[in-house]
Amino acid sequence: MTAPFHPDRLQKLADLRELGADPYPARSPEGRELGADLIAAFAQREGQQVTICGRVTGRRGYGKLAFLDVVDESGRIQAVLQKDRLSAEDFALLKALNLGDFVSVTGELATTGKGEISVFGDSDFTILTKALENPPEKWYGLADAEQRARRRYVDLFSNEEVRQDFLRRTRIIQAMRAVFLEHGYHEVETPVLHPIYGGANARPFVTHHNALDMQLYLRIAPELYLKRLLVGGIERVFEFARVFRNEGLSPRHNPEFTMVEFYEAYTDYLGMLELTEQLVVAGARAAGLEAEDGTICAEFRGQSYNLTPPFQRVRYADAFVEHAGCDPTDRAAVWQLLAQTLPEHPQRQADPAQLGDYSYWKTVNDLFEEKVETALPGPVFVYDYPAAICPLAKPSADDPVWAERFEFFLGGMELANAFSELNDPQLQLAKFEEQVADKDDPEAPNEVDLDYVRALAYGMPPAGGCGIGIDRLIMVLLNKDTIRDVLLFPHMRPEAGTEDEPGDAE
RNA sequence: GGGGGCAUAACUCAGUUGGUAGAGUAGCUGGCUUUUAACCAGUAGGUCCCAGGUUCGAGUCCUGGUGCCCUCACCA
Repeated sequence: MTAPFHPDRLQKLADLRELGADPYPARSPEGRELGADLIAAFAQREGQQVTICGRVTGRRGYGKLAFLDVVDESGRIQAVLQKDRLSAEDFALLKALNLGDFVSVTGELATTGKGEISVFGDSDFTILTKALENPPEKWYGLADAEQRARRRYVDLFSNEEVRQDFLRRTRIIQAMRAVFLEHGYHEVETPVLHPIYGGANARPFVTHHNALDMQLYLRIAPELYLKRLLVGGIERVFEFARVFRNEGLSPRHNPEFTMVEFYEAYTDYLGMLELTEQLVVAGARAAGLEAEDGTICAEFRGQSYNLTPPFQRVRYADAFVEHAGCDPTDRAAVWQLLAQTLPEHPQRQADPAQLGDYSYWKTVNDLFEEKVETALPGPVFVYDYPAAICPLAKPSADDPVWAERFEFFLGGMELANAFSELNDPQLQLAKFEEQVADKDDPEAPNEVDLDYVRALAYGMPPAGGCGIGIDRLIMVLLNKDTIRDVLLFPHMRPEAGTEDEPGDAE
């Protein structure tokens, strides 16, 4: 990568210093206001002295007059600099100004001959930061998807819509946080470095602590720590947790992503279902998806999704019967379906009557994902999952084949997963041991988290818990086809020509 | 990891059958006191992703590599 200092701009930088101006002053003028606020309040503010600060993104110059487009976080406002209104020193700075520089302008708020609200600089014009790299093309901006992600800072300042979408993301998360706080939840932080990984099925990133000489894993889920807090008597907890899964990348997968997990004592999965619905609706409202008549609608990948509550609810077994065409407990019928639907499935040749519960129901779930999930555009809550594939969920008291668990589907993606949390320490231990013994599953936990079992042995109150995939939810709410467009800095391989130091053995 | 596509100036993009590397914007110089992608004149700017090969000659054809995109697999 060549040095990103444009020679012409280095000259302008020297010119600025020649004029006695600091190209990187520490302080900006006081009393700075946002352009959008000034435009909104123009009727009351016309003729007043105001100060704006921002990046110069456009310039139309006339020798003794210049129009500047000044962009701040609120948007664009025009500054007008005229030779006969400014001091000679300030006007001379225009010669050293380039697009991309930050400036402040103090002067009269008024309209131009064409009627545009502008700040007519008179008492001050200052270059606040000299840019040494050219901004992108003014009309098309930065268009290359790779460069937009690698240089998000450029993408953000050169494309108003991109910046607005990322600000919407933070508003969505704030709205969800507000829902938790209204319900008496406490926001907590739990470890990212885990000696034993668990709480989900996924391959972890492995790291190493030098001083302790121990292997650690980046968390794949915060679940087991959050539930320890229920044992400790913190009855409502949530964490917006960055988690890490060592798997492939795709338009829906980034190695690190954000989920919110939340746990509440003295409720169950149906309580979590109600809260999840509220959270999704609050996020959708924050994204501006609510119409005047109160209906909420998201457009995603060319499809329209009605997010006006209540969302559809359907039992797992009922959905299976409806979309797969057979009773999921009918092993012979399920295997017939397997032969038709997934002939390459590894359990295809097994005798279903002899199969253990876990292997059988995992196969049922493979069919569910193939036949049922694809038929559920959502928003929909699917509830009462097979207990055998739910190691952390409480089995139903009525029929232990099923567990008190739901998943939430929207836009063809699984966005949330919730249970009545399993708090029987003996049953939990047995399920953990069964998982660890399953050497065929590369994503099974490496060892039993005995400390978690011990925590349960002290007693965890009955509780509901849920995890929501924040990035995917935001994809739907902001109509972004790829997860990269909702992550400020999605994972990228090293840029060509910037990596491999000599001596790196392969 | 498999299959397909793309890579040319700071940015957006052209580049004919294999025959001297192009435009617009941004930049630089000059002009211009009401513009909205301002305008006019002039000017500079390139490891055509990287490494090989074919050829008198490669941005163009071939092989390998790298990055990105799409897709499949795994997963949320």
